[in-house]
Amino acid sequence: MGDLAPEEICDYAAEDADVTFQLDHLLREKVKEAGCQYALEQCEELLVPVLLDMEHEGVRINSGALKEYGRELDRELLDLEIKIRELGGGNFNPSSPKQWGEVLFDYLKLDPEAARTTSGQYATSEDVLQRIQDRHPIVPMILDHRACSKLKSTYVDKLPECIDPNTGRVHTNFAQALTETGRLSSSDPNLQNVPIRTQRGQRIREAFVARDENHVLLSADYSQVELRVMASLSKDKGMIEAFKRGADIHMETAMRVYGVLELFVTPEMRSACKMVNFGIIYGISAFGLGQRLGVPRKQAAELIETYFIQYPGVKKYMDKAIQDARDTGFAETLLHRRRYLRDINSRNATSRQGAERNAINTPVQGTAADLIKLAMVRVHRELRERRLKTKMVLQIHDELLFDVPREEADTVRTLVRNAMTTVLDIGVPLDVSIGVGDNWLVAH
DNA sequence: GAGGTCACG
DNA sequence: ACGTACGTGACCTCG
Repeated sequence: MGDLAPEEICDYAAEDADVTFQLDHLLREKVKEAGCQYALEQCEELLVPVLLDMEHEGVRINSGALKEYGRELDRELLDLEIKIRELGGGNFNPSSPKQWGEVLFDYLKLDPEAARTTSGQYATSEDVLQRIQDRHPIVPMILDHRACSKLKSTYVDKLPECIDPNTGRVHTNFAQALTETGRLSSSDPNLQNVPIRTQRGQRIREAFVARDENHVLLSADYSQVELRVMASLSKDKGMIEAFKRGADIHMETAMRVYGVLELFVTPEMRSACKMVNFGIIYGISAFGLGQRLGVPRKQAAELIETYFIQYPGVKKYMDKAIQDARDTGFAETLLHRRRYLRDINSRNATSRQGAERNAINTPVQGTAADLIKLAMVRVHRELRERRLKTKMVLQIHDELLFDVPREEADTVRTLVRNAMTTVLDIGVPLDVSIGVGDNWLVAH
């Protein structure tokens, strides 16, 4: 097409000689047959210009603060390397899991039954090391070193390099049609995995700032959106009622599962039930839950059994999700977005069970993605209609981040909350928590 | 380029 | 008896 003038390209397309043009027609028919027309036309196609604007807008980071933090991390890393060398004796690369495995399990013999990865190396991942961290002072130092070097190489050193010299801002790429469930993904750089969980990580969040002193960042995130979607899909009476009441769902679950009043729910009980709730969304297995709770598989199985007695609708949903996928060969979301599951009837138990978890999880994760995508389209349109200067800059699965003129903050807070909570009625109230501040850490 | 690890929701 | 919680992206080592 390179040698054609614009009018000729149109002629070419009009004659249906253009392959892209023909494909558009053909694929739209297929989309229609699959019942995905609404998802395509009312969600994805409307989202394209929204994402384009967000990528174009970018987000400001305080590179000076990051560079200073980089020097602090360097000092921490150097200290750790000196201490590690004193304790370990040898000269090895602290970034090499292979060498660490040999030091910990061949040389120091910290675990005679050390697990190995599929390739035969010793496993040295965080959960493995945490189990043995009391056996030698070098183990917590490895974990510390790993944490520091991860943050430094992936974020602290890298983000300042990503500042576009033309705009002075960081521009991510959103992939709209990449994930299996309908979520977005973000890359080059990925701004959907900016640290927050640890104190060190929070220093990095703090470096994401509003465009200037006249602006603030506003973060709006759906609270427990996937559990609400599970309540909706399963129509479980108790779970829906708990959300309607505005209950703390993990606390509520603990009260039910352990059969006690709120006063008698310990932090451990609530935390265990929080893990069960997550597990439910993922397509729970007694083994997986037991591993994460650090309890025997049997005890985990009993916990799950009690859970299903308390939330029978959830159990029914899970069985039906699997059966539907077996019958149709796919799982679907509220907007009928499909994920084909080729292994759902496999004779290989491992891959079949994997597909069964996908059959349970995909409608949940995917419907949550549908909701926020529709909300993005609506918020973008309303900001434009009301001539507001606020810019949507990031989407992080259940959170939207905006760069807001200070004087618009109150208006936008209301607009965004309203759009996000009322975008679709799923029979379960949606709740959005909103924060405002000079940086992302404070706003979130 | 694969494998291991780990950052996020 | 299987091997095991869902979805991503990026960095590092090593052959």
